[in-house]
Amino acid sequence: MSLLAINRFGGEAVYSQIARQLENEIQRFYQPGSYLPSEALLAQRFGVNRHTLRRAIEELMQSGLVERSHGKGTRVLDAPIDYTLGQNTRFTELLEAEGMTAVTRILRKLQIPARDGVAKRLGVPENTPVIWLETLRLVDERPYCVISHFVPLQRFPEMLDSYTGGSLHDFILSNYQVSLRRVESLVTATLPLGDDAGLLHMPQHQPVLRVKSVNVDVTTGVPLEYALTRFRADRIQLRICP
Amino acid sequence: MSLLAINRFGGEAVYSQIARQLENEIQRFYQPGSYLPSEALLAQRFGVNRHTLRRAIEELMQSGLVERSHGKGTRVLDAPIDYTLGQNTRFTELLEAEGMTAVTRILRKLQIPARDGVAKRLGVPENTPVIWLETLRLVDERPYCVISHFVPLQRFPEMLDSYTGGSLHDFILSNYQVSLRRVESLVTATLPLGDDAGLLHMPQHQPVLRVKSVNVDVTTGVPLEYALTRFRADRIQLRICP
DNA sequence: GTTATCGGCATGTCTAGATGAGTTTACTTG
DNA sequence: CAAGTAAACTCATCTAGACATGCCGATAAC
Repeated sequence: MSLLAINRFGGEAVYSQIARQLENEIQRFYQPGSYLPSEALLAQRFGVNRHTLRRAIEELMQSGLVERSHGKGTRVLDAPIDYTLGQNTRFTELLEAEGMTAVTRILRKLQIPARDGVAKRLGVPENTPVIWLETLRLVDERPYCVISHFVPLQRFPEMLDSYTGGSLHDFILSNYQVSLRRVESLVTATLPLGDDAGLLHMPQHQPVLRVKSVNVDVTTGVPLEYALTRFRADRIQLRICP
Repeated sequence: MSLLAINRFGGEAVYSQIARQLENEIQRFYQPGSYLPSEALLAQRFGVNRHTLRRAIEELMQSGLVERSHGKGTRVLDAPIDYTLGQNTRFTELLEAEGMTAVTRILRKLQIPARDGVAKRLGVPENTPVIWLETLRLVDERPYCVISHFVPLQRFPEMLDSYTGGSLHDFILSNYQVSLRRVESLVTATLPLGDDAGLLHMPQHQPVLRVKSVNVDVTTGVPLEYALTRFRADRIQLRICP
């Protein structure tokens, strides 16, 4: 274990040094899901007041490393998930490969006319009816992303009624015998809009990664799904391999 | 002016009530850029301890409403920009486009020992001397991204003195006859840290895209550069074509 | 066996005060 | 008048202590 020397005169705030030290220890010695020692204990160990220690832990919470719960303790969170963007990478598979369970919750299922962005990306005329499917994905009970899917209604007429959860791509594959392939992704970041912060259980001031992607029929190349995904930026890391 | 009644027994935290009250007053009576009364004054006005009032102001900072500066005061910020989808998507740029007509300004050029993250990605032992090059890129006078480059000192001994700007990859190519190839990128988003907000001329509460990338010698596959880029998220959109 | 209660321990909130450090203002001095 | 300096004002950090509130397991009552 490295020295836990807190330098009180070096200019750097004590709580900041403690935060760094704790971050280090967490990444080395703690399993996700395990609990930190209590604030009182940690304060004693570092030789600081409990308030100072709490300030340090607040830093760790900001960076999404730990989570406090009243009466229980401070829990170490999972490391951000590595999401490899490729042609066939699918969220569900990716997580199940890591031994995590992904749950998809349907938030909205509507028929709407395609506006410019959606119409353009799906390659259909404006006002063509499309299905707007809004889903929330959770991994081990914790929300990871909100996705707005847009698919042409004509192509998947029964989806409005019969899709009730699970992998959308699997649903399309088994009901329509069509495989999808990702052709392009646009990535940017914003602060969460609308209900996203609430749905993702995150503060309004922390950013989300927005990924726009178009999926085409793997055989014909026709665009069949346009998806706009908002990931909690502190829980996801996109890996791009050229 | 509305009543400023703080209910100390209603279950809601005092700081939270004050935050709400202040938010209300700010939106009604304060111009962006103006300063709030000092913490001591506000604490007196609400009849609470200064720490409690500071906690309330922290809430306001979290929601990006105000900004504190040491010694000056607490300033009301501009209303958050409404991110309309597609408004800024004209800035679409390829991540690969290194040779843009961008101006590169060198912020720092130092020799440091490689710490764990840098050492691991460059495949060198810890504390190996590396060059830490911090650059700011501007397009049309507007700051675009800040990049921290790390290259092994031993491999590029003269770079500390002779690199004075322009494309780093071109510099390496013409001085060392080595072409670089990007092997992987990790993308996430955070709020700007350190001086980044100031350098990028953006508010603290708007996110940056962080891209970690490793560049290797195109012939040998040896990692030669590790770069951590922070893009203004409102000016960039990464396009990923699998 | 099941339920209720209670105590110990965790985090959450609030107060009080001291000191440090950056910024601005006003005054003093040359 | 100008420059330098000191005071006053700002936020920043740290300490100390008190009490509230939520969680959980152990024990007691049913």
